[in-house]
Amino acid sequence: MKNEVTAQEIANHPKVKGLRMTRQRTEVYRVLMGHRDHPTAGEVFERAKQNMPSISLATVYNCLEALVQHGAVRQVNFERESSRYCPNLSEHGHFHDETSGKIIDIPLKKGAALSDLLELPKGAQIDNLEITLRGRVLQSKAL
Amino acid sequence: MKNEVTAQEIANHPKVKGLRMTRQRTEVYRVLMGHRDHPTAGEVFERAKQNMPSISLATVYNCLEALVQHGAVRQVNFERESSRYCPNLSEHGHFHDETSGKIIDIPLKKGAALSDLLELPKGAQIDNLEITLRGRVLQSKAL
DNA sequence: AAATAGAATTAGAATTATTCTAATTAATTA
DNA sequence: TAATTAATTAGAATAATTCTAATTCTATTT
Ligand SMILES: [Mn+2]
Ligand SMILES: [Mn+2]
Ligand SMILES: [Zn+2]
Ligand SMILES: [Zn+2]
Repeated sequence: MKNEVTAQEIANHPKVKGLRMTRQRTEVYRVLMGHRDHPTAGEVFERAKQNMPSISLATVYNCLEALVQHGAVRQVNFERESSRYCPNLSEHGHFHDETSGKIIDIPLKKGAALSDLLELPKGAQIDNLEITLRGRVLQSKAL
Repeated sequence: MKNEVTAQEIANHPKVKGLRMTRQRTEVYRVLMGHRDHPTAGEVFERAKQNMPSISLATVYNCLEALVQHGAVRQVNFERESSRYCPNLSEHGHFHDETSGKIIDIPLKKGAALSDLLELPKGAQIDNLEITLRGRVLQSKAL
């Protein structure tokens, strides 16, 4: 047997409870859960086609939107680049490493509050927070 | 005399020192310094045309890019919306108030460090930080 | 199991913010 | 001033995303 997650397992994931999991939505969600590397819609499309050659790009966009609306997936934007998608639902920011090209998750520190860093307006109710960082991870000098 | 900032004053602003300040760049920078409300390129274009009817949208984009590259202006992105431009160079995030539609600057607290909030990767050199918030400022109950 | 109704999928067209191209004009330097 | 380099301009091109309308699927009801 191939060491793969079944469609059933994906479609029954607690995070998609209450969302109608069609074959296409299941496949898109599986792609995202497979590599946690923040793919673009186009990259999700390429990967999904391997398992489901008939899927269309419009459907990938539709599925991603449904998953984001449902709260099962986060949409991540770096400046004006294509949106990327992330299945990590814990509160975190994103670091784009210019050296490797990779985007990595940056967890929020346990117990830290946003108001420790920012002068939030009185009475502000925050519905959405996005923290994005760009830079490079310095090579250590050792071989 | 009209209570207006002159082109000379704008073109000699310390933040644009070293950038060739053409008439168009000066006008674009004046628009941004005029209302600190984070206009889009299209909004900058509309405002600039009042003083300089011959300016083109392509030039507004070019001028904004030159100012951003020079570090005189910040480019601000909310999700996939049009880019907005901000002449406030102090470190700050942005709050989009869904009630008023306005985008307001959120200063970083004096003495607070990013690493208080985030688990930064070892050896990461941060070149750029963007913090964007979306939500609403609750109406106070008093009249 | 058929019939129905509602929702999702699809291919391709449309949209739109932004970038590009190539010609013209302006600014700087010699 | 002449020469050189850079910026501006109108319009075309680009590309991510959304829309449209027809088809197919899914779930529900008979
Ligand atoms: Mn990159
Ligand atoms: Mn708004
Ligand atoms: Zn992530
Ligand atoms: Zn700002």
